[in-house]
Amino acid sequence: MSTIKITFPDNSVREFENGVNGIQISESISKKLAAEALAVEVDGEVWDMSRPINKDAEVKILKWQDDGGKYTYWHSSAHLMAEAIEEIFPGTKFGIGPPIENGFYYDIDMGDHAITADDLAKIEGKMAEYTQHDFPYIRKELSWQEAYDYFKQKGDDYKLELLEEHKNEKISLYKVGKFTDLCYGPHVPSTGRIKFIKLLNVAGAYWRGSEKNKMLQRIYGISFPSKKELDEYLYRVEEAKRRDHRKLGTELEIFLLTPKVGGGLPLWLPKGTIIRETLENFLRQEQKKRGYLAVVTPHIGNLNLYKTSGHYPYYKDSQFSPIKVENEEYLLKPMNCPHHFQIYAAKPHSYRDLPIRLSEFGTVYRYEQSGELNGLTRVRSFTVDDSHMFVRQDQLKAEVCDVIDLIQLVFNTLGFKDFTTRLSFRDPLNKEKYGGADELWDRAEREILEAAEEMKLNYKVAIGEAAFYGPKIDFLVKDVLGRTWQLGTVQIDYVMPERFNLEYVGSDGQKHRPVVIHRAPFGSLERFIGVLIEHYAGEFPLWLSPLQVVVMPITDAQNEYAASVVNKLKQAEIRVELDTRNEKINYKIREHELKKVPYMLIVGDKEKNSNSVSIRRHKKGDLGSQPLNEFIKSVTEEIENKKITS
RNA sequence: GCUGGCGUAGCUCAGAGGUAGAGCAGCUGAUUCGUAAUCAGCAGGUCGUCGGUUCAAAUCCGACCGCCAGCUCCA
Repeated sequence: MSTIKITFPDNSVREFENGVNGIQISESISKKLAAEALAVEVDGEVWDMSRPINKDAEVKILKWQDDGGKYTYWHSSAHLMAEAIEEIFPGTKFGIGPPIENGFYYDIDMGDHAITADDLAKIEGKMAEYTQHDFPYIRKELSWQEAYDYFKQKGDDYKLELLEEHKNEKISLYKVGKFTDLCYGPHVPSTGRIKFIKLLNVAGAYWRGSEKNKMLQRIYGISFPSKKELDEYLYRVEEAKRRDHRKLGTELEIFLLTPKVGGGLPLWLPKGTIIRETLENFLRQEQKKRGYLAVVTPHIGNLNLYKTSGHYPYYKDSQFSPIKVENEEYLLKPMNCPHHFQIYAAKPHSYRDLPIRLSEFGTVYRYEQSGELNGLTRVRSFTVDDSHMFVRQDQLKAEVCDVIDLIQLVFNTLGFKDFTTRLSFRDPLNKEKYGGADELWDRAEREILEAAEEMKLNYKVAIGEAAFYGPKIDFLVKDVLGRTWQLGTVQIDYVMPERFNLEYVGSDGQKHRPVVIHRAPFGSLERFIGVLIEHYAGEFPLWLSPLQVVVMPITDAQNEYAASVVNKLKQAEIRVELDTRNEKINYKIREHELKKVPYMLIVGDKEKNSNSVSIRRHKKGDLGSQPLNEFIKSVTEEIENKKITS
């Protein structure tokens, strides 16, 4: 028997008999490892523990802690679920059942039967039963024809369709208990590895993700090796629900969505408007420092503008229908750029004037499918903190760096420490998709990369993700649900200046084409604030909080003093309310704690007689008494510094 | 847009063929109180909308509207 060399992650090398498998390797290392091992990575590919290795290879034993281990675990869980479904609902046709970022799903076709919560409980119960039996996952390799015959007699049409794409290949099947599935693998050694299972929900999903195909039922689930991990996961799901901006936004009276106005058309309530305006003013100030010029443009524009830009009719389906006025057609503006281009084009520009940075909090309107609307994060009317900067090619990199710096400032100020960026470049194999000259693109992509390096961005490059008019940088933030939101964006544009015939006169006296940078640090105020609400769980930092201080007298003997405190706070431009309701102090405290008011000032006779206030900080409790002037000073400082905590 | 689930008072929910109920919020009164709910009374609803079945519908059936989950989409 020949031997093979196995290299481990620590670069140690050991010899094993040819045909050794992951189980034997892990057993040779330690019993504990063998018990925890879920799969084995062989030369970068994840394999079953039982699959023989026939050549020298780099091997890593995968446990739950490894992504490949989790992936395998959830993949096997999906199969276990399919087995349970087949047992309970014979005749079910199976689509695909892959692992996902958090758990797994299986797409199934049960004809007319719609899965109910009871069904889920039954399936979950059956799965738990199977884990007790500790069925092994057995891999079989068949010829294409054998596999085809098997699924043909079983009537699994979807599997047959999948097989069509793998003609002339060896087909691998996995058998667990009585259920046999078409599958690349890999799987964990046996069902006993899967300990704690929770089936989460059912939703429709098109077969192979195409609207043209039949809709199948998709069952989502998750599984863990320990109860603790399952409980933690379920807790996180609950926490995400608690932070949901749609719930908090309504409770805290930030915004209102009502069918009487229309889906995806949020109304900003007084408290939400304070947050919005505070954010806007913050950005306006920063932009003034950086030489931006504010402009204001109307909410509609002549349809021809969007024909010139090339967006219409290409994006016709995601715009509101045109409005006919006299002999012209107008569009609710889906973006601000064409308006801004007209401002630039209205007079000649010298190379000395560039860059010109036009900025506007511009509200745009896009038609989103009704099923896509979601709170503030997906709406039909939203306000972009837009700017279009017209620059010379030689100014591009410095300008991009300045924009990145601004976006970083915005994110850091708001406490988004963990954001990543995506540099979207064109696909060099598919150049005809993009406008603009080759050398401009090459240069722009190089300069974006240099700018990203210079600004120390945590970035990854996405080839083929560029807009048709130029490469871009997107800023991505993860919310508590683990969803990634694209907030800020910087886009380089060579196409629009051409289409709108934008120019400047260079030092050579000739006309030149400027480059346009589109950028928005918040992206949209709606989405940004939606994410902020969840990020802070509604507990905004003081500078953003709609209500900063509530003053509450213990009895009405202090009403007059309390009113004078409120007055002084108002003069210091602190957002304050007076609560003289005839209620016990505990009642008032509870109420304002629930409304997440940052500071509560309690004034009784002691405070009245010493011109002081007793301070209670939201979630922190009683901070003791302080002279009023000192309180005003420290609060003002907290607001001015935009402090994130306390 | 598609599939499924859900729509009862401002909010959270109970009622599952016999004619609508609780807690909180609101209003009125009493209480004047020191760091997360004082007590009492009052008021509040064509049970999402429209149609059908029935002696009788919040309850059963159908259509529509809205919300939620996911799919598809997102310049």
